[in-house]
Amino acid sequence: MFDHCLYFNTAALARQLERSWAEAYEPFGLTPPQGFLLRAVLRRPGILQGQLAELLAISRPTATRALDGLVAKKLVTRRPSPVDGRGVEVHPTAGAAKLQVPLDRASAAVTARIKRVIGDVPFADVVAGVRGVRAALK
Amino acid sequence: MFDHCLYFNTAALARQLERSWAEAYEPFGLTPPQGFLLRAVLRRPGILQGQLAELLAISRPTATRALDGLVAKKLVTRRPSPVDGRGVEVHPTAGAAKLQVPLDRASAAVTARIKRVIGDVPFADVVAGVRGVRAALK
DNA sequence: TGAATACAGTTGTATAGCTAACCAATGGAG
DNA sequence: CTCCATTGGTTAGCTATACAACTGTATTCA
Repeated sequence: MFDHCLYFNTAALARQLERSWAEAYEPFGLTPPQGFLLRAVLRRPGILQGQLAELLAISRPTATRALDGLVAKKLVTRRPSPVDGRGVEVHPTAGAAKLQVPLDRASAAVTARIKRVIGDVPFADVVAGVRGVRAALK
Repeated sequence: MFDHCLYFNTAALARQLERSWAEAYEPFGLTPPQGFLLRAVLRRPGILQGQLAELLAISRPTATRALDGLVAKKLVTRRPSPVDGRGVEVHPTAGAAKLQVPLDRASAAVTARIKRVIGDVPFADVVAGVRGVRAALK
């Protein structure tokens, strides 16, 4: 019924994909948003919360809450920025560092499986298309 | 950082698009999910809840809750199916019927605006691509 | 025909996301 | 210097979504 609606199809696909990612991150005790957040922190230790929100394209309140979850799981720590008392740096813990490789491996496996189903080229085309729309609407 | 991730880009785009739709439906006092649900009911009066969930690609609990909202706004009514005591038919109210044309007009306007920004062909390509992935992963 | 199974919807509970409003630190402009 | 506007983060409150478990109605078949 809404076959030609960009929003409808995009939102539906996002929900559908979330299941695959949830399965992949479940062994780590992480939800997909938590997993992506943690991966970002692992790649940029000390990143400021606001930059994290920007990077993940979520609002700052959402970043606050998601980080609360990772702090509770002892995977990241908050530290006031030494250069600006308002900013808060986010650092991975030692425990989180041990997850980096397996987490990235699990992530690569999800992508590989989806690519196998829909084909490498269509996958890349859709990603590029979606990213293009995001950029154009920004 | 997650530039090549289908899930990340798709979810981010869905959130971004939701804002446009929220703006468009705000004059009707409807959120985007409510608006789409109502449009579906208007086009198929008497549709069963389960069929609605399927059509909108949401779970049945989500459909239940979303319909609760529309019932509270007096836009739809529930009626036990005469042919199967388990099923529940959903009917638009007279008030909802008056919204059908303006709602569809507002919806067309959103799509038109987005198409104007990104171009008709890229729009159609991305929609087709996203729908293709949805179908392939189903 | 009665018990077991299946099915449609609802309820309970949890996560993620948003906006608006708030607090605290910064940093200019007078 | 002092005030005020700006900025980074948090809190409050709401919606959407899912899964698991429950309720009540059909259906099947022994």
